[in-house]
This record gives sequence, structure tokens and C-alpha cells, in this order.
Amino acid sequence: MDNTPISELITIRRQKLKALRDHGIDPFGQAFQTSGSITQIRAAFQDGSPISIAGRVTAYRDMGKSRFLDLSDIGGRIQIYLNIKELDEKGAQALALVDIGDFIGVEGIYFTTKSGENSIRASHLVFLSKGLRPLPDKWHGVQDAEICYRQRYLDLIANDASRTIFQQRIEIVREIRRFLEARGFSEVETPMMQAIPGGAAAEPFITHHNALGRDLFLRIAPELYLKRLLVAGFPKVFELNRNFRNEGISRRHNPEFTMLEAYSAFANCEQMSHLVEEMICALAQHIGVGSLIEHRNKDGEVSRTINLARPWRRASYQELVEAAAPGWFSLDLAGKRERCAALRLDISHCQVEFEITQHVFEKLVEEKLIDPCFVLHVPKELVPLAKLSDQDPSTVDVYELIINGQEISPGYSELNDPDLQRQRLEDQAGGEQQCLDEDFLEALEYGMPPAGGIGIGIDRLVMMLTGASSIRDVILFPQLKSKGSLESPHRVGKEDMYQEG
RNA sequence: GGGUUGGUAGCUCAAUGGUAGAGCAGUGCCCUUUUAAGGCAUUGGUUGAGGGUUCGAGUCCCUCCCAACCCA
Repeated sequence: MDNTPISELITIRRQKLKALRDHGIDPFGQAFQTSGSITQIRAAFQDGSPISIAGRVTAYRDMGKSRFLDLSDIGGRIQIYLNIKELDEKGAQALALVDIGDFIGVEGIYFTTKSGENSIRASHLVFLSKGLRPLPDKWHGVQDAEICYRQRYLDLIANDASRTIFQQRIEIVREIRRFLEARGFSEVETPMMQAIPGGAAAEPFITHHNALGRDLFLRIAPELYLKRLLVAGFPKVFELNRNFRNEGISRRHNPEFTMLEAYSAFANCEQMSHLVEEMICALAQHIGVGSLIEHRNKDGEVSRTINLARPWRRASYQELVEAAAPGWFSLDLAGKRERCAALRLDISHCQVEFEITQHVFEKLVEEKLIDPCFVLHVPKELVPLAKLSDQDPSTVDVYELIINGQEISPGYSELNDPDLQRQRLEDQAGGEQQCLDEDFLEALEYGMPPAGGIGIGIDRLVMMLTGASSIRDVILFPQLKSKGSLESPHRVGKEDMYQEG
């Protein structure tokens, strides 16, 4: 049980709940036939139309015998005008017990008020759900980040900015599917519970299957299963769903995150880069941000502008590093270390030369690439699962798309030589044979066509397109540490049980 | 993991170590086209949790919890 003292505000609402029942009014209502969503009604109806509408009361202006309610749903708001004399007895009794936060249904006539606002003149009112807790401040919304993340429904009720971001996210995901379907891709679903977590280098979550009596891993990537489908003969497949990585939580990392992976048989990395460029521009157009994306700080000032105008820049890894640190590749190992010290870059965690160079790339190049840039000819050590470049076998045939200082999407010419693939995976597994997905390697031996593959981190893409500064602002229910008062004892007990078992 | 900032009424925020306040929401009254409606009155507090210093702690000290930002 919640041991916080019961607020007077809740007590009063419960008294109203009882009063409704005493009047024979069901506070939690029944199915209610509406003329459409609030947005649909605003768009389709005109003065004099009879309307049936439902929503949450979000504001209340009492003028004595006449009252104005604001009714809202996730997409919009509309004003209801009620005159006590125009309601039946039940309606009048109900009106007296309406609070901000209640769901109600209203029947009436569409009309325009003196001040010019499209409204509904109600003749009938029913309760659909009585709110027993008070809503956040109607004007300031919810400012407390903790409430926004833990009780997202309150954030969505109270904050326009949050509603906008999640509506845009919905549109982005919808449009990605439409875009890929229109180009012949088929959406597939592959296992999220895997015996061997492959396709990326990351720490997996472990879970347990009772009937099989074995541990399974939540997937860190769908890649190896999607490639099995290329073996099967699908020419174009994609999966748009969750991956899980058991790593730190930060402004840019949530343990579960949404990833798009798409594979196109007989294509290569360059063709895929054009697909991604076209797709991201289409998404920006679709959600109405155009090709100039403005990110704003807390005070509403433009803090960053991203220019998506095509064609996007293409540059090799080497030339980008060389531009940021002239003469870099002519330095020997000791020289590179000295240069890092001079640049105040901490390379203590770097073991070998390519890691030092990669650190320079991350700090001096990647963070400063705000407008889109495809980084090409990446050193082969960084990417074990791609084909070597024909022109320069020290590099692989991949692109890494950087926008807003972050990697948004990698794309590969996928490795389809089964022997080479086995060798790379063995190197990656570092002798731990149980980490080798033999079934995948066997599948490759049946023949996988050359293919272009891409991944796009949807959460980061949405951040970039909406200007959100934290991944928690684009994930409806981000992972947070548990907080005692919001966790029921029952559930805490179960968690403890699982930890002991 | 380290550093910084924060946690006060349902929400948004105040409060030199000296009686915890305001706006909104709520409650009561007035008002038949308001829209952050308005007017008058009024209720509401385990100051994140626990210790300590002090005549006296929201404020100072210690431990812990949660969050935000920066760093790793």
C-alpha cells in the first residue's frame, strides 16, 4: 500500500465519486459513440452540426449558470459550452461534480462563440471516468523531469512539447515503414530471445526459459537472423524493433532502444547510403521540419542548426582525421601519443594504434560533424563484419553516417564469404567457441547474396529530427532507477525473489 | 564510477540560522459567451530519508536515496 498521507484533494474527489453514485450516475461510464477524435471533429464539422464527443476535461471556466469546459485528447483541444438550463436533470447533477481530469462524453451542436472560438453547445453530458487525483498545473505543466519520465502520462497530459515529440516519433516510425514497403522491402520479425547474442559487440541481458531449462539472451542486434533470410531468398527485408544492451544509462543510452536494420540483396554500401539519405530527408519533410532543423536550448534560443540539404557530404575517414590533426598518419606510435597529449586527449584506455586514431576521430571529427556526413573507407579493424574495400584493403566498404555529432546510421557491403566470416567472428569471440553462432555460419555456406545493409538508431534519429537533447525525451518509458514510493511492495518482493534465484 | 546542481502544498516556485509563503489547482459565495475568465473569502506542509551541531535547522555538518548536467 501507498503510505503517503491521503491528500485532501483526493478525499474531496472521492466524495464526489460517492455523490455521483448516490445520484445513480455511473462515474466510470460505458462505451460512448463519438463523431470522431477532437482533431477530426474540428476539421470536418461546421456550425449547426450535431456532435458527439468524448475527452478529458483540462480546463473549467465557471460563469454561474453557464460554464465552459476544455475537452482534450492526445491530438487536440476543444471548448464545450454548457448552460445548466439546457441540460436534463442527470446532466445538471453530473456537471456540478465535474473536475479537471475527468473523462466525459458530450452531445450537442457545433457553434461559434462571440469571441470566435469553435465550440460545442452541450445538451447531454455523461461521465466516462472520474479522475481521483488532481492533474498538474494547467499553465506551467510538469517541469520536474522525474515526474515526466516516471509518470509519462502526466507529462503527455500537461506538456505540449512532449506530446509533439511523441506524435512526431509515431509519424517517423510510420513513415519509415511506408518508405521501405514502397521500395519493395518486407518487414519481418526475428527472435529477441537468442541462444547466442550476435551481430554486435555488446553486453547482453540474460533471461531464463523454465521449460527448456536454459538461459537465453535478449538480442543485441537482429543482424544474423536477417542475413539468414537473405540466404532464404528474400531480396529485401527490414526489422524495426527493440534491441537490448546491458550497459550504462546516459543522455544517449537506454538499455532497450529501437533499431532499424534493412538488407538489400545484390546491393552495396553506396547504394544503401543513397537510400538512407533519401529516407531521412523524406522523414524530415513528413514531420514538417523541412531541411533546416533548429535545436533550441531551455530559453528557446536556437542553439544549433542542422542543414539536411542534399547532396550530403562524403569524406574518407583518413581525410577527416588528417584535416583535424594535420600530419597524423605520418606520425609513429610515440608521435601519435605526443600529439594526443598536446591536444589534451585522454588515450589511457587505448591499447593499440587504431584505437588512438579512433579516439581522435571521435573527439576531433565526429563531435563536430553537425550537418550530415557519410564517413567512408573506415579502417577494417573497426568493422569486422563488412567486405574489404576493393581499392584499399586496409579499409572496409562501409559508411558511417554522422549527423548532429552522433553516429546515426552505419551501412555495410555485407560480408558473404563464409570462411572469411568465420575467421572474423572467431577473432571477435576471442577463443570463446560457445559465442560462435555455428548455425549462422552454416547458413552462409549455403550461399548469401552480396547485400547492402543498414542500421539506424531510431531513438537518436528522433532526437536529431525533433531537437530533443536526451534519449529519455524520445522514449515513452525510459529506464530509471526504481524509487521506493512508486514501487508496490508486491512487485519489490518479486524482484528480490528473482535476484536471489 | 567522479564532479556540480537540485528535491519545500496536487503542480510551478519563494523563504540572512529566528512563527514555512505566493500563483495556479481545491473549497464556499457572486456572475448566462468565457478562454491563463473575473471578484470576495478560505483550506491545504513528515521541507527526499536518517543522524548531528544549535536555545532554535528548509537553511550549517555527516550518511543514504532519487533526478538533471558535465566528465570517464
